[in-house]
Amino acid sequence: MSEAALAAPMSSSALPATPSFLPLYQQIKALLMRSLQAGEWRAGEVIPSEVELAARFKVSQGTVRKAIDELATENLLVRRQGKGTFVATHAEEKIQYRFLRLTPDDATSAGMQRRLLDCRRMRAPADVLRALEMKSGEAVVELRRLLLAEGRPVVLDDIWLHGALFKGLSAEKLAGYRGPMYSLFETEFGVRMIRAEEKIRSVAAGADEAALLAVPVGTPLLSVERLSFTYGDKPVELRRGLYNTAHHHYRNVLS
Amino acid sequence: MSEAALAAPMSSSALPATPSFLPLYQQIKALLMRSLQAGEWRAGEVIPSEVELAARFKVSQGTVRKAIDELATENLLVRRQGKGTFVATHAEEKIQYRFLRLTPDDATSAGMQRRLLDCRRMRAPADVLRALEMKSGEAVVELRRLLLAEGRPVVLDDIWLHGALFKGLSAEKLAGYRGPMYSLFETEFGVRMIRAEEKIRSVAAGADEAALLAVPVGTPLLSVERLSFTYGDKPVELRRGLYNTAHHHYRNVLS
DNA sequence: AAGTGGTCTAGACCACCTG
DNA sequence: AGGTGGTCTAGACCACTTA
Repeated sequence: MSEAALAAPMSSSALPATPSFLPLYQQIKALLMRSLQAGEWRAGEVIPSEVELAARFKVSQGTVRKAIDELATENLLVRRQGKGTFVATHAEEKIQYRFLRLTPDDATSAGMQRRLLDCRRMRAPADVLRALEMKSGEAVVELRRLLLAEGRPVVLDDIWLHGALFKGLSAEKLAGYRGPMYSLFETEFGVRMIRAEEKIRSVAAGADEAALLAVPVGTPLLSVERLSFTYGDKPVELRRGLYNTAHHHYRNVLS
Repeated sequence: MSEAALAAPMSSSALPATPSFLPLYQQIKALLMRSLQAGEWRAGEVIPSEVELAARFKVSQGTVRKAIDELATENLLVRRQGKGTFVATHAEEKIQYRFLRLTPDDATSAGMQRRLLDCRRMRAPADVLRALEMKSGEAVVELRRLLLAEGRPVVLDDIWLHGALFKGLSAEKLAGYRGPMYSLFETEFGVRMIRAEEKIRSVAAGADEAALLAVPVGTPLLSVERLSFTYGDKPVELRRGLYNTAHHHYRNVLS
């Protein structure tokens, strides 16, 4: 297909009209992303091999490879030599709590326990509505939960989920699930969090929060507001966390 | 050089004995990194073209390209189509304050003013010594400064610099310099910060800090401890910042 | 042995920048 | 026009995994 493709990349047959005039590998990347979004392959599954994809898209293996490279560095895919390329998942034992940057000061590290405090369906408050880009009147699922380290509460999370995408989410379902919440979201609702933005500030504990975190009122807490996105940069979760940083810290790497 | 290289990559002539048995492009990458560290090309300068490097190292352009790709994604190099590949610098107008993640809540954004409060040379305190991997008794330069947004103090930084690397750093030199501190470090001392780790917690303002930041004692502040590294993962700067997050927040992106 | 991703090459052409 | 990085191809071989 060389000459045709070079003259007018992605021109006539074989491929749907993506924006075009993008580099070939970008178009392949977009097509792969679309397949991921459409659920053609599920979280944790293998995707077709590079040569197979090259044949499907009628391009060389190197071009497919470059597309997959980018998706891998964006953590949408995971390469495993000799085995294949897999759809990234939050369920991986090793990479659990991918989005939680809180670390114990002395790296005893023993994982955290969860305690669900509240779970209800409701009309979205105005600010949540705006953050999740929802239409006025639409429903959200509201959660409140604690994370505990060695029995002591460290994180208080208030969570709002796009209602339409999380139909049937209940306290029972959450309680009966081992492993990270984002993993449940993948398997039960087919919603995969691929990116998030956090805004962090320092605040004083109010009465409620102080009681739940077992600290005096006015204790300085880390306020972490997280907006999480699925495919297509669609925001689907807003989370307001209060972290007790007496024996933990939020770690970050700059480069 | 094809057959020889394939049989025993980086074998005899032309190339110093790097670890070897690493992929060729990783060896090239290491060599480029060494040249950067040695100061063969300075911050902001062009490095030789891909074809030239390919000739020097006796490998194909594609291999050099892959090495440069990695260095570019690690922000050590910057590619500019048609012009060449450049050594990354903190002086770039656009990418100024690369390591400062503080953002105004309403994106008025006007850059921040600096005010140097203190600058002295001293024996390193124990914790600073340990963080900078220095020998007991070695000297550090200690700085204290404020960052102000629209005239109001927002950040109070205490900074310790590896003394041996920053000989001759003085209050005058700092005061008379426009542009980010890290840029001065590059041009005056040849020390380039390429990576940093931050530990963030929430603390209450003490008496001194409250006065300097013009907030009541006990105000919740963001404590940001940053350890910055040059080439070879050598730590050269420790920084303890206190951020007033009343009208600013620390932003972070997770992926 | 066969299949997968990973490395390396050589050569073509494109897009951008500078003299 | 000539140089630079950017894209794409085709084919060879390596390293790892599974059966």
